[in-house]
Amino acid sequence: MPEGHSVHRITRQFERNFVGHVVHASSPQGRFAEGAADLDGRRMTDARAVGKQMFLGFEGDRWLRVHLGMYGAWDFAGDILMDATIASANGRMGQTNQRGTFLEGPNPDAVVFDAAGENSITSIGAPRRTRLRMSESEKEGNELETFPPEPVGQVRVRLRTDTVVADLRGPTACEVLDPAQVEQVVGRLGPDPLIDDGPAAQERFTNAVRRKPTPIGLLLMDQNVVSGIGNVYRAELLFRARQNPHTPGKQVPEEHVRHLWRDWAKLLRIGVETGQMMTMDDLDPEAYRAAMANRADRHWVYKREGLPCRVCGTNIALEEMGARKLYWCPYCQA
DNA sequence: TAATTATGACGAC
DNA sequence: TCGTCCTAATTAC
Repeated sequence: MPEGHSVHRITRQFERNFVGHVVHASSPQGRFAEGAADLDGRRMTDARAVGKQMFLGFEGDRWLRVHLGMYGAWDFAGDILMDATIASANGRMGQTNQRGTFLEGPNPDAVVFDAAGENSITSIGAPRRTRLRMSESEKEGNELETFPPEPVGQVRVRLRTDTVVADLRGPTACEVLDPAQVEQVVGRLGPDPLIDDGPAAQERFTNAVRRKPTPIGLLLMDQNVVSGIGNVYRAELLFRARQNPHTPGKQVPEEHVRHLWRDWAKLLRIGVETGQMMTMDDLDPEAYRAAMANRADRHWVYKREGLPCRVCGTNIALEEMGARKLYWCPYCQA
């Protein structure tokens, strides 16, 4: 599934291509016919992400809430503006956000960055007539012959402007909310480092973790504790911290907990900037280049069960935790 | 052609 | 803890 970084990137695509435009909404698959009819013809006014949840705002106090779940995806097609700017994932970097006023936040500060990596968006400037799938990874599809393209497969929602379509498939959540309901959903979520910046958020995370008897490996995946972390980042963050996944939250040294928060903030920013889950950023340049060249070699422990740990050589372990696969090094993370 | 897999989350026991 | 929901790509047979 798209972990937090991809949802922030998708949000950015909507800011770039849809916000400010009148949107035609439909449900080719039919399972969102009512919601689509409600949104149809309204102007999109906002696009935001909190953790793995995305909120698209429309005139008339309508918000489309989307959660991609394990395998949901947005497919963009048409004359797509490939933005190489970061809208700071909703423009709240450097600001402390008070939950409950989520929908009244300040405006984005665009930051320019250089995209890198084979699957990331690198073009700047003129729109490109193409297809772009945005899910846990991003890839450009074959060329577009006609616009709008025929919907393919199970398209729950199609949003279309004069020049761009976005097709949503496989979401675990897709519903129209009013502002109060959006605040309600957001209010239940743990802090997202790209929105809840500053010491208060770190405090909130630290307190939540150090109050609970639950294993830290589960807490990191708990969206009420911290937003946006999924199975890949969980495994990688714990390894980077040399932290045993089974340690109860309340027994994890406070410094480790704070480190986990700062490291998540760092990895998330890198993920949003590059479009990839880069978790080995502290390798030396040569090793880094080698790792990036081979997709299977990108992580410290994720999907490396049975292989020797990159640090100590011990075989990476695989076990079930929270109904998900947990990868870790029993020696480094003892 | 079928089985398997996936970077979630929720509700019923 | 288990079943369920959502879909497509990949792998096995």
